[in-house]
Amino acid sequence: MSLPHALLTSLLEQPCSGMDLARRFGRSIGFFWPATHQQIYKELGKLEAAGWVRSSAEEGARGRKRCYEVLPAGEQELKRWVAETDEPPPLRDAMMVRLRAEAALGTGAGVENDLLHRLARHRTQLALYEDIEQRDFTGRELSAAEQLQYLILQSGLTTEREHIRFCEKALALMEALEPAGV
Amino acid sequence: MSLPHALLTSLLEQPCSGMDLARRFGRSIGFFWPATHQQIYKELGKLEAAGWVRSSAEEGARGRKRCYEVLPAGEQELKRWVAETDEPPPLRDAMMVRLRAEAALGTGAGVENDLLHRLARHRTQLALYEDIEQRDFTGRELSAAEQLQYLILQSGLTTEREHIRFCEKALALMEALEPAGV
DNA sequence: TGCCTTTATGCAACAAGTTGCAATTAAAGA
DNA sequence: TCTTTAATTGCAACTTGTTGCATAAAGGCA
Repeated sequence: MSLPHALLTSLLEQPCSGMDLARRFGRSIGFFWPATHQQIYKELGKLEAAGWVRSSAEEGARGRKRCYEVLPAGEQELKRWVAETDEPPPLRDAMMVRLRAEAALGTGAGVENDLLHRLARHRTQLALYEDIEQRDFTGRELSAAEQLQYLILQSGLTTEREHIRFCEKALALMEALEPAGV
Repeated sequence: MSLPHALLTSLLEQPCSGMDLARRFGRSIGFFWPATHQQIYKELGKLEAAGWVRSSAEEGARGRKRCYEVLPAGEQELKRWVAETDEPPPLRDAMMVRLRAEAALGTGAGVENDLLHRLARHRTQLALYEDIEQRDFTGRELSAAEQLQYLILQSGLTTEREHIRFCEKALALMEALEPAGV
């Protein structure tokens, strides 16, 4: 479970409130560790109880806005955790189950729907990553931290391109197996 | 949630008991939809209650072994589900969080441990997939169903190779950023 | 001032999956 | 025969994450 450490990382980059974190997750760490605001608030409470972050009420803001920042103990904990290892996350992909079900049922069951839908989603996501690449990592010298961040983005780019190629290949195969009109 | 449909698919390929299903999951559908025997038993109960499968006690077997087979209503349900669409499964990868944490902490935090560990795991998994490819899909004509199954396996092969390349690239970058001895 | 909207925080119920352990039955061995 | 072992099924507690809704505080506007 990496949410606490994802939050520590994000707060280390920039102290902010829970709502700000939720928004930033949506366009950076959230690409490979999604989290809703509910999870984030709950976890921030635990981080504060553990003495890894502290929060201070923010004057002149709506609601009960609090700003969180990482304490030295939190940075220590993050360092400790970075040096650990994990098993690779298990895949769980319904589309693969569908393809196998289509094979078991005989063709014509309609897995093309999902293939086309995925294709569109992966193209959208790829375009988003390409925008980020263009905006943040192109045409200048990158610091060490930026080179690492770019590496992570490149993983996303490669993954999306692979998914697109897979969907196209699968659709071509379906076409070949079900000649016109089936 | 695709477990019920993964079970229907597997039982359609070959009726069997819960324990047999759990074993077969470990080397086929389980590659992209893992499930423990607990989940499988619970779900088989629901499938039977829904009238999608039926079970019969198996004589001359240890324990209370039951054999499950798909009913016509179950096959209908599977067909219905195959034609649906899903969102692509969200990524959740602790190693990416570690890389970003390493960037935020400054280098030397030790993400190489996880990179090397992953590299070993992905090489093992790739070797397993290559064995299956060699054994089941090489050197003969493939039926339509087998071509689909091979397509799924190829997705696994590509994914593992991409992960290996990523780990190697990341390790090379870490090396470049932390010259000898750091 | 009083009311509505916006921003921020949070509770509670639910869903899916994991882990550890218990119960049932048959085969194998002393 | 009696005990042990293996195979199979299953319960219960826990963890992680989701969804829908509730609460709190400030700003905008009649």
